[in-house]
Amino acid sequence: MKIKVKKTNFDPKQTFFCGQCFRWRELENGAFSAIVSGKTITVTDDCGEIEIASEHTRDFLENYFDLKTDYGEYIRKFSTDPTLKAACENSSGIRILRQEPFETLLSFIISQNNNIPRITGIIDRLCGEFGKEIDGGHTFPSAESLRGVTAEDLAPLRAGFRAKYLADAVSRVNSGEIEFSEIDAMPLDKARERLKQIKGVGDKVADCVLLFAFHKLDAFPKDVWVKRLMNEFYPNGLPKCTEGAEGVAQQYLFDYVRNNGGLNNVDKSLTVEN
DNA sequence: ACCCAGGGTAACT
DNA sequence: AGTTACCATGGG
Repeated sequence: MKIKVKKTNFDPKQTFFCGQCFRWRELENGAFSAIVSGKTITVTDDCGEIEIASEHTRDFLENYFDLKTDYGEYIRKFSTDPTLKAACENSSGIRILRQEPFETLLSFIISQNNNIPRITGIIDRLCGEFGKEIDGGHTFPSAESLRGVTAEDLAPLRAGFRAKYLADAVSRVNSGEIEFSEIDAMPLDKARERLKQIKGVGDKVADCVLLFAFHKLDAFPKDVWVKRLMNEFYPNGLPKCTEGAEGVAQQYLFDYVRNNGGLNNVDKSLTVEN
């Protein structure tokens, strides 16, 4: 299956390297590639025309890339706030993907108190050790294929203290205590509390899973960068124009502060009252 | 040697 | 309810 899409509010590079996913790579020819849900997807950004090629169905790809959503709506609303407007101008090519819950859960458990290059390395080793080999790489291992793993089994990942958390997550998914279809159907607060039953999952990791896997756009993960930004610009919370799409705003802001060398280069004159 | 990284837990006030 | 040391590992 091949899909061609217009470039409006879809920048593959921004989307893949804004910190929501860890498996996408830029190839030497400038294309992007990842193994998603067991099959390779290749994306080429040819000066405005984006081509998505994969053995996945069209429905799968439209869902994964959220192609039926008009991000211009979010950008228009957010742009009534000066700081968010600046973030949109920098990062509006980001789309929030619909990733596999199990992969997203383990990835963001790994992310805690960690940096993106090392998170990527640990996930690479997880796939290499436990994933299925297919043409061009390894799949992300299924919960079933990890059934019974202990923290010691995961030692080759060099995940540190997070190994026991990963083992706990695998165990609870396989026992049925964590059932993704149930979580998907829950309102945000209940879904978050359910995920937090897993050891090593707190508010931030739970919200990342709810946003990046279940596409609950009202989830608002607050990492160290976003916390700093909130203290600086929004001490009383996000402005109303983000209502219902806090997660999208969060991702634009996160990318904006990180790709501008932190808060020092963000224009403080943009600060406004709510 | 020290600090930090898409945090969470347990043990304190 | 709100703070704080500690948790493994690797890069700056």
